[in-house]
Amino acid sequence: MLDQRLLRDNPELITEQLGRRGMTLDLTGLQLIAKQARDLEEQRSNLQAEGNRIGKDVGLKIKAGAAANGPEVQALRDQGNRIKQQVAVLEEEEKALDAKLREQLLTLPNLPSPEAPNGSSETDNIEIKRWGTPRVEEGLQEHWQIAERLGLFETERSVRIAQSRFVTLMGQGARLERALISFMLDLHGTKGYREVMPPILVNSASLTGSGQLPKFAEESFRCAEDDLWLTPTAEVPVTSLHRDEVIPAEQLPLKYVAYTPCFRREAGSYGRDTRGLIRLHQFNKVELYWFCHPEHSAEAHQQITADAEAVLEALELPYRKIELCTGDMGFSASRTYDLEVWLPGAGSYREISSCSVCGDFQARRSAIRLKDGKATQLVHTLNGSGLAVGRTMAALLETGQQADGSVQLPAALVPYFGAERVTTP
RNA sequence: GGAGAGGUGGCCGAGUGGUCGAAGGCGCAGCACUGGAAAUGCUGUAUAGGGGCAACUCUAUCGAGGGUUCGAAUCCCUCCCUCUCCGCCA
Repeated sequence: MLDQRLLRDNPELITEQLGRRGMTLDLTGLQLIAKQARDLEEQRSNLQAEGNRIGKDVGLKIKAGAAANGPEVQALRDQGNRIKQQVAVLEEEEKALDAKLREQLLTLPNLPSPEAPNGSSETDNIEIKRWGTPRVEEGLQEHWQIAERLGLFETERSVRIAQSRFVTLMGQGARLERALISFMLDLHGTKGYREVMPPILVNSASLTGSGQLPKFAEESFRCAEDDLWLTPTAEVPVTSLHRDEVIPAEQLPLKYVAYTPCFRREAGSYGRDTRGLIRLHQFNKVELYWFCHPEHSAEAHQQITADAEAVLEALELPYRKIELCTGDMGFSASRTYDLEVWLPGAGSYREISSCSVCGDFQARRSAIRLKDGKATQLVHTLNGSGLAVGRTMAALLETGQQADGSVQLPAALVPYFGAERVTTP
């Protein structure tokens, strides 16, 4: 959420910066609401002050010996009642305006960082670097072909269990997924991340706090009777881990790594990535998350991205790092790097991690502050996938595929998987 | 699911209608004392919003929401959460 003071003092900045995201908006209506709400607050609080004075007077008069039912006290009572009625009216208007203001502010995305490159779509993203040598050969198979041959997961039977876009990992596939999760958690653990296993059903306040609600309700699965939703990403519960808290500055940064299943409706992606592990309603992800001091968030963004890159490098998976342009960034982000892994079978780079700094955007929605000596201020939050597990498996299968049909695994994974290769069962 | 107890400031804990944002203690910070420290003493120490250059000031907040009252931490209603016991369950 954007700062209401910014709306008041510098609305041009908002229109200008959100313009970089390709939005054209007219804030005059919103500004008017903000001004009215402020005026009402002033009137109301002045009236309340008067009411408080009267209340005290009554007490004092009675204590001084005035009859509790005498005319003097009765006059004050009447006056108090009149004020009470006026306050009630103002309060109602004020509440309505505040709700409207908040509701509208919640739909505005974060302002892009000055560093974020301008652009309107993914074609304007900027490649920052490439790591590793992509495997390019004729006749390489895609991961779902390999997986089918090796019996790593069931797709058709998963439709029986649930729906399309679900898989059931089987045998070495299930084991590999588990190995990857443990490997990633351990790796990040050595870098000062504290492991978290949060609830994966979250309430509306949590989704609002990280920015998924109110705008993206159609992307999440909901348990309607309980005000609970299936998390689309661990970012949601981890943000709310510290919702409504004031964190002592010396405890920052707080660095968390969370493994969770993630659930997404993938509305509007009919026919895209229908085979394999790339786009599922349920997938596993290891997520990195930082709460940090505003002064350090820029360097933290470099660090969290480097921590995600380290996973790809340890797994010997060639990738490229791109910076998203303003038109392609997510709702809560002010600046984002995507990591794209090379899929030799598909012959293309594919997003496997997205590392964003959100500034105080989520912190304001979630009321997460820091206390530095006397002053409290909003913290900055960052998140990054470290990594999307299913896509990592896809990359490993395509990268390690051998002429004999087996899949060679990177050395780092062997102790976790318990074998050097995935083979025909 | 049934029965009971309870939710007050960073923490503990007092407060059952009147100047209570809230005694006292702990913790923390500053100052004094000291060669330095401990101990001791003094002072300060919540959050959000509004006004003011500032000193400061106004409003709200004692789990949440509503009600009674001139006035609510205190009385009434609804909800949420925590704890204990019983049942059930992985």
